[in-house]
Amino acid sequence: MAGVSRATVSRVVNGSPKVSPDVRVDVQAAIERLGYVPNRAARSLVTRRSDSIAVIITEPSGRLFSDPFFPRLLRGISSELAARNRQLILLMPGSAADESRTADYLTAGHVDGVLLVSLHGDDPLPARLTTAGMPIVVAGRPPKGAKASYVDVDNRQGAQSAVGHLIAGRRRAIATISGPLDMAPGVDRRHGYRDALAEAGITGDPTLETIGDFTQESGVLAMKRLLAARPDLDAVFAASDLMAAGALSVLAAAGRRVPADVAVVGFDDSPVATSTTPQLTSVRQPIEEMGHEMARLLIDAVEASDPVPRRVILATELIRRASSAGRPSP
Amino acid sequence: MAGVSRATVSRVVNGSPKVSPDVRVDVQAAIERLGYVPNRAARSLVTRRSDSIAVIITEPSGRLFSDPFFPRLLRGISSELAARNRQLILLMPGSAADESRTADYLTAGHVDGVLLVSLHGDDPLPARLTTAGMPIVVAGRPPKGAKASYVDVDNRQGAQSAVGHLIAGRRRAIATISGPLDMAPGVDRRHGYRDALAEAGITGDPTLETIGDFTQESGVLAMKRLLAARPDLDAVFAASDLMAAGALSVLAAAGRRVPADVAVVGFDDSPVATSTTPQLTSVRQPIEEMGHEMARLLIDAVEASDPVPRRVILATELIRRASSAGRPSP
DNA sequence: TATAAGCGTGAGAGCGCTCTCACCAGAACG
DNA sequence: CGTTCTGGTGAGAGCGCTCTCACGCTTATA
Repeated sequence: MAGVSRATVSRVVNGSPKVSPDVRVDVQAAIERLGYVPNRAARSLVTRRSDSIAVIITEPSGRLFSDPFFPRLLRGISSELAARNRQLILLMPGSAADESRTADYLTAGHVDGVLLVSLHGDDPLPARLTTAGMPIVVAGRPPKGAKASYVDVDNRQGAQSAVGHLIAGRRRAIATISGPLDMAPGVDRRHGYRDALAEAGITGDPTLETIGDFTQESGVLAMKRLLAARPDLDAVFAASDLMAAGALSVLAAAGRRVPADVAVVGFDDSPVATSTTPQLTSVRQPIEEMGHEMARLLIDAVEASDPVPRRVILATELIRRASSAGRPSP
Repeated sequence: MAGVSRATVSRVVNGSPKVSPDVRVDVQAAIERLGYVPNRAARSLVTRRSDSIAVIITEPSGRLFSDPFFPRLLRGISSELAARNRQLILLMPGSAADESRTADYLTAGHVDGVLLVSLHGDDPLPARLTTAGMPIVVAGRPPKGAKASYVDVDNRQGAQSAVGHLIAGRRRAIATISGPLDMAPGVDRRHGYRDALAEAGITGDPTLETIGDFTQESGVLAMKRLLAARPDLDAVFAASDLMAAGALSVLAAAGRRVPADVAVVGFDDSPVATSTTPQLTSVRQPIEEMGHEMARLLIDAVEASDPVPRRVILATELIRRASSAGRPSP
């Protein structure tokens, strides 16, 4: 229709600079008129790229089903991939056998790169993929310090600002309910807690530190332990909103007023933060942004074919609500 | 390596019956030894099928970020598709413009079929896809009674069993907090509520019926209205766990004991059901199962190329917890 | 024994695209 | 005026697979 060869059409479609402007216009008009859409299969047959990115979510249950993290992350990834004309292929292996099949699938060249969400420390998948030459990007700092590219939020800085906020509100006996210490966010958030205390010249105290597993139930148990050990505490920094919610219920049952007697701060700024009484001050993570960055990093890696691991750390934001209102000046 | 032609290998790979058993064994051995994996692009180039299924999630925010529904549904879909060797392509259009591009993409033949999640009543997408001859399956009964295939849970029966359970527990002044009446689950669950009352010979009473929007806040408001209008009520059936949780907080503030004075039942059996005090009796939906059925229905439709709309209604299960313990016999 | 039928197999075309290579103007140079 | 260069274009191969068709062998039927 445009009176040119297939080769020239191909050049126009792929944005080659070696096409004269008038021909380009003619071809684009014809494309428009015909409603022509390139056949993805034929293209990837010859280019040996699929223009597809796999997202692997390996989470047996737990957080996947109680936390809006995954939908939001997927949304961020999805919008970036759509903008870059890549397909998002979602894989949720449900068992170890599945996971092995997944690895076979991925290394068979059906995708150009892989995004890994919620890696557990001993997962063999990243190493297997990297060995096979498949570019990968991981959500969150990999526990083993693997040399894969990753995107993470600044858990340490976020925790530090939360605890700094408590200190600014004239709290001194500040307890923390950490996450598991075999997970990067657990460790990092506890570091941030200690940083803030050190910066204010407050000496750390092991009796003010306890550990949960990010769930509400663990928050309940941890808060009971803390109250028993340190009835004088006047603030709690919990490493998740769910644990903070558990702590709130224990404090209420113990007759402590929040925030008058005890201030509470959570982490994640999840929906639960606004449904507690009082509403929770919490550290908000830029989750969509994290998805964007992961997709961007991965596509860059695919195109560069230069496997230099890169990392992106995103800033958090403290959302102030009633649970941590400061004490009046003495 | 097996000493046969490509044609025969193709027959073995695709399970054609016209291959002698010994040749088949030889070829399979060779495939195993070589680690041969068929090239998806080449295959779909000639078969004109992509072996890919798109999942479209159009949910501006709200439920997507506060309800574990989506991850669980995706998991169900994913496992079924993986078992049937189909790729899951996830699309989350974030804007109306996105949605238009999505429709173009889908009708361009990149996928064999489409699963639609969380349709809003006026969404033009299903009609557009159906017109283009694309098989679709919708999650939940489409509001407009569109003639698309869909999978839904038996909201009506679920609500009926919940209210029946309250009646069996010697409750008589049973209120309900419905969902929005422009959504199928809102309507259906209210129907179930009325069915149960009718079956027990209890006359319905408009002052016992109120409406929310599935959120916790709306549950709070609705419960306040109910208490004001009918202080004598002795049970509440809420069409979502979040609304039930809101109702619980209002009842507690009003000094009503649950379940002694007022029994409460929710719907969804979401994580929040076990984090309230007392824990919520709730209607569990087989969400993974729903994903399975959606995928199965769609693949059948793709293979049959016979566009007869089908529907699957899945049974619910009442999970009994403390919030609805029956009264002792008089 | 001749013919027909059936079954397993191989040859070869072709799916829609990209990309290399050759080609042909016209411009620049000696 | 001839030669070299250059930018734009077309011809054609080939990516890896499936599928139709023809073929040859074995077995049933006349």
